[in-house]
Amino acid sequence: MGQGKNQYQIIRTALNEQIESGALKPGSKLPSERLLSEKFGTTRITLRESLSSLEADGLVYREDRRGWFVSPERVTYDPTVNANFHTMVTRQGRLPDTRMIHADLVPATGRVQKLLQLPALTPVYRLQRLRSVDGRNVLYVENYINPAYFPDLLKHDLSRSLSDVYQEHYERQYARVSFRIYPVGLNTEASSHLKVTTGSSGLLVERTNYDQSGVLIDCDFEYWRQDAVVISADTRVT
Amino acid sequence: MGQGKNQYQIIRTALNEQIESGALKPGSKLPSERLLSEKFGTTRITLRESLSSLEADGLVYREDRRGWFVSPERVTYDPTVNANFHTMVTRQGRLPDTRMIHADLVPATGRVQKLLQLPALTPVYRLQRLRSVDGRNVLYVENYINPAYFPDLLKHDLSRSLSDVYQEHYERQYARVSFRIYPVGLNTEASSHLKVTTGSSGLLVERTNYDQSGVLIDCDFEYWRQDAVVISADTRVT
DNA sequence: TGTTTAGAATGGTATATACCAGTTAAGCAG
DNA sequence: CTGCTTAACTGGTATATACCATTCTAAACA
Repeated sequence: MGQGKNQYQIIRTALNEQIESGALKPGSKLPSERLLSEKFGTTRITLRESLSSLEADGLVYREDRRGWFVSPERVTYDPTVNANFHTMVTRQGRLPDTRMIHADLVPATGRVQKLLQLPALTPVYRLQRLRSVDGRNVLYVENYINPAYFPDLLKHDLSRSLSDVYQEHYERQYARVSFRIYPVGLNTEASSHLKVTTGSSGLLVERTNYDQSGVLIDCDFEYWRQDAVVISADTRVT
Repeated sequence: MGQGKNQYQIIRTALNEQIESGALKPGSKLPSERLLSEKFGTTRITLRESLSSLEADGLVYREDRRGWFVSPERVTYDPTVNANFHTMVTRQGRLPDTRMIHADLVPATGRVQKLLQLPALTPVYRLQRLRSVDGRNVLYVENYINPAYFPDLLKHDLSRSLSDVYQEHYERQYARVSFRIYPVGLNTEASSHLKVTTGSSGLLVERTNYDQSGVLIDCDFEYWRQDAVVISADTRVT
């Protein structure tokens, strides 16, 4: 346990202590790589080893070409407790926001078609949205929705929670959810929206959602910043 | 999407195609870094960028100082379906194994004390076990068990599932589970047992378990190889 | 005062090289 | 054939350097 003897681990430990002592506050920017490597008497490459190690632990994160920052506290995400992002984040004393990137109707293919159990090329609504906590983008979501159950969905305000729109205009609500969690490298799409380097690790939460009658109504792909979330659930064992 | 223009991404794509085409089979060893970097006309550092990227996606993995290997298919792990590793893995047509590393009685401290809601320094059983699938170590687990409910626990065979021992000798079974999933860098302990480089990313599943009477009986910390598992659950929304 | 723009700074990517530490296979002694 | 030692090989870590792409800053301008 603790400080290994390798140089990059020593530096890692030093930075770690700076963070835990509060000398570096959550959200604040670290000094530049060049300055840090000079201070620690090493090269940028080794310094970046240390930072990558801290990144893997979710203690720091980076924004593409902008620099390294101290990670804020993780948001707790419970996929089994009413699928409402805004309520969940607000309850934790944080400030949520959702930004609609794109909404359209596309033919179901590949994974979407399989998850929604539709004939090939059936048109489905696709929502691409970006969600932030305290001003930091943490989650890129793609929703795929069976239009049979939600005619004219795109006419409504989709910057809020989908579940609210479902309940208010269609009298449907999430009642059962099936989800799978993959540790992955973020793809180009997710990376660019989250402003992280392509391929940096993240968490993919793939969900399929059923309404109160057991009807499969939609699925979504949630690409989380790796350091932004802890998945939590409390369930009966079956 | 797809092949970016950077060299390491081009190499990444090339290796990826080799894997998907089946030219490199799951579990097989890749050529050495030096040989690969020569074949792709680049340096080891850049080649390692490509490999790390594939590693982040769980397509390849490495064993410390032994080399790079093609990742086998992920095991699906459902924390809500009867906590039995052997049954779960066997059902997926894979071969499970559990190896006991150490078992003892230690004072509850820190996170363990908090999770088990015990007075400080209360003695608890600690089990350290290593679990493999098809001969590959994928999971390092530490169990912490309240001895009040399981007197003389260490006298039984603990290379099998705990839940079996619980049921057979103590008439208790898992009935409710609370779990949290953190993407983390693996600590020294877990890394060494899983034979991965210290700090390489993994998944920490922290569980607290309750029996049929709602009594909090144990907690555990499961350190998974990042590429070895997909967490899956199906639950009612509450 | 607000906008444009050129230059500085920063992180991203890449080459070349070297030595260390653990693994593995070959060779040797018994 | 078995057990031990040794040497080659592999990945892990580290230094030094360079150029590119984007972001940021501050000066020049409207």
